[in-house]
Amino acid sequence: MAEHAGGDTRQRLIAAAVDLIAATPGEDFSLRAVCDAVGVKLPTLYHFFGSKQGLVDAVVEHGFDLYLGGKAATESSGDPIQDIRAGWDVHVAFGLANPGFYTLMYGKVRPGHSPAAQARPSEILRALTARAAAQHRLVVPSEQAAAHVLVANIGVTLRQIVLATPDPALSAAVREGVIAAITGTGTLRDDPLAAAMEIAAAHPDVLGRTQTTLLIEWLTALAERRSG
Amino acid sequence: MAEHAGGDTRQRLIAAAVDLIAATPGEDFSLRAVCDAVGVKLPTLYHFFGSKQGLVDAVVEHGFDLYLGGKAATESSGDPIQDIRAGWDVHVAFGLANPGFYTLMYGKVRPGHSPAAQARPSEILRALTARAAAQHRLVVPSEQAAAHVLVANIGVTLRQIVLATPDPALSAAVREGVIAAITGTGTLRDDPLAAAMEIAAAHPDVLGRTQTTLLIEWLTALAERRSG
DNA sequence: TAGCTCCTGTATCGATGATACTTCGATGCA
DNA sequence: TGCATCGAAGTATCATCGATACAGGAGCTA
Repeated sequence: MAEHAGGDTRQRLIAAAVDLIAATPGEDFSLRAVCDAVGVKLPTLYHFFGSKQGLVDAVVEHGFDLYLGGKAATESSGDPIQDIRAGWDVHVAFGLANPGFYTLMYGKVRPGHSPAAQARPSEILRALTARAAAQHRLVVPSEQAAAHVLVANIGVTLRQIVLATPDPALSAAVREGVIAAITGTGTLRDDPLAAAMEIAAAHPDVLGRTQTTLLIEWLTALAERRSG
Repeated sequence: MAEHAGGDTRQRLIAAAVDLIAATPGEDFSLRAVCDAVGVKLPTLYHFFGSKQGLVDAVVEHGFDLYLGGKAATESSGDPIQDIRAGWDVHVAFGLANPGFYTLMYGKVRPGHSPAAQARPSEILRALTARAAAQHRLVVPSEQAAAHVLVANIGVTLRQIVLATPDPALSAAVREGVIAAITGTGTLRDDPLAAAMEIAAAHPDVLGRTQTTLLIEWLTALAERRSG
């Protein structure tokens, strides 16, 4: 006995917690199970982490290291918008590959509290939108663009975890939708009928609800006749 | 004593749980606290609900009743896209007003399991996208459009709850971005320079990374000279 | 060697979700 | 009317969990 390996015990506790969390993603884990895995008793764990939340924080920190350590997450293509695309995909891939970490990082919904470590990727994203704004490529404030990207990215990732169904097409669709929204560009459908329908539908007060509905019916009929 | 009011106790247990959950949104609640609030012992609760999850399920069901019961959630404007807009706003407003319910309904991220009651609003949304598709107003499959709207709507709501910061502008921006993405319409920025930049940036392999970067720099300079 | 600090173990607390067993009243049926 | 059945509720108890008070020992320093 008496290894007295210094900081080793602490690292082994984190590693054991990581394993348990990865084994049952989203579920709660027992401190005693962590201790048993390391061969140590509860007070030792409390000596290092003070509380369960302390251990969780350490695990989350480790998770973000893992996330941002994946070289793809930090290297830049030189173009901020392309970097946002790449960052989006890395984000989703990390969440699907590490649902245990991800739910700890972004899945614990409790009003007013978010892990401090979240600030790191958030900061990277803000830097990207700031660069894009400096190139006059955004149609919304840089901060709002960053928030827009983040909420959609987290939303699509959490949803895929909950449904246990990776959906690359959906992720890509949402990603491009977001980028189109913040850059004001995108691939519009070249269809005057469709465009007219949405303009009319978005302003039902101009013609009144009844006439607007009728207008859309007529436009639909036109579209069907043409394509049918 | 001996009220023996039949199903009354069950309802009072649900009501007490609802109060406790609303009092500490996102936090866990104690079955004993629920029982104390009603003046009943644990086995009685277990008689009605079988387990804690049983009670939670009943509460979630009640939450969805409340959500869909809000008249605004079900009445139709006659236009499916407008209904999606309205449904989005009702969704966000409900989440912010009832973070306790909302975190139970959509905030419990655990791979592979989502409350059955979630199917109800999901079904409504699918019906709307199906109607929009029937009017040839979608550029993506109806199912994907529904999923797109849902993940973004949940994402923006959860994020606002976590940050404890309502952000109507962000919600509206994401909402319109989603609608533009699924309908293929939207308000493009009338700026050829910006459009050219995004086209170039999205295809860095055509010119190569170096030349693409340079091109964007030049376009940026042009944009600045013009607007400055 | 005395003393100090850092780890670690023993034992225990209070709270929690869950259950076995019993009690009591209402109801249905002969 | 008398009896059996069933639903509703209480008593008592478990196992587990997060957390803590306290003691002991290893190692270093003076």
